[in-house]
Amino acid sequence: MKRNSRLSSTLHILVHMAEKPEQALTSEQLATFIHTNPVVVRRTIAGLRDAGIVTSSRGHGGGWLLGSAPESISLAEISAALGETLLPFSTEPESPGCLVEQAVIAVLDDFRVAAEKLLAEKLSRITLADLTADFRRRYDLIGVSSHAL
Amino acid sequence: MKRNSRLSSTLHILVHMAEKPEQALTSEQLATFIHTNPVVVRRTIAGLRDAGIVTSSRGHGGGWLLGSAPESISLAEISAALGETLLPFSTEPESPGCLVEQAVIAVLDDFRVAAEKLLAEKLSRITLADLTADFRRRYDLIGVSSHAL
DNA sequence: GCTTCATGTAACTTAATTAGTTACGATTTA
DNA sequence: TAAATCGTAACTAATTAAGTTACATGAAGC
Repeated sequence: MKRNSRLSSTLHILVHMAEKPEQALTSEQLATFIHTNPVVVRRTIAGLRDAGIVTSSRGHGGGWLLGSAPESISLAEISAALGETLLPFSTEPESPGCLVEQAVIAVLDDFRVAAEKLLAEKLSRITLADLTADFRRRYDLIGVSSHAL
Repeated sequence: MKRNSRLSSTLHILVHMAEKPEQALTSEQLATFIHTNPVVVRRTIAGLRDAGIVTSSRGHGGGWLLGSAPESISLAEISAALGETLLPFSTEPESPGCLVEQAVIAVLDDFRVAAEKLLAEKLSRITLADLTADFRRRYDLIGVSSHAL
């Protein structure tokens, strides 16, 4: 798992889970999908559990399951549960009292708030189900082309 | 200069430059504004020079000047010249051949492209002149309130 | 010309962040 | 009770970005 790929790695995991809705997948299994190790998986998706997006169970036969239907899980929720910042730049004051900085931060903050709202709206319109549908489309295409060969 | 504050630090510098349009400011002076050192300033705004947003001159009386009027310099250009990514997440494949990953990346990439376009449009509508105007508003307010005391 | 002031830039050091790893306790099932 | 699994703390390693030092280059003033 590379840096800055938490969102895509997590989506990768979640689509796999959506494809096996009845089967609890272990951290170990999920880890192999994204080429990392089980502890990193648990740590990464701990926030999703807190948000109810997934559930986990311990012991024999335990593992991870989606907490609700893929249609009802949006990328906005997932991103928020991961604690990802949508915009990467900071607007923390570093020179308290400097009016120039205050002006810069005010303008930048307005932009940031508006942009985050916009992005969250866009992300809320994409669900896990959209991703699984896209996956199946690709899967079927491969099937067809293999058949055609 | 903190991490992830390159955009706000650079804007801070540029507003100071816009307030002294006739006077070349040295890296040393600019560095004090954002509490860092001259080399970091040069490195940070080197991209702005390449983009024509600022000019630099060496030797006695040298330093940095805006390359054009504050009204014609947008935050979109500045951000681009800094090489800042507007969206922080990666969509690089890590499991070539995995259809699930391909689906995730395709959807995420569509989102990223659309979002970057949107953000760039919003940023292109904010100019350095807007920032200096905001600064002057704050400055005048302080003046008035000091006077009133 | 020589000195001074400034940028340009390479090379190195330091600090911060995040992924990866190890270890072990807690919980569940068989 | 044994095996499987998550939860989590603590540590290590890798990566990135800022900070620093050093020096070459170029411009201005004397």
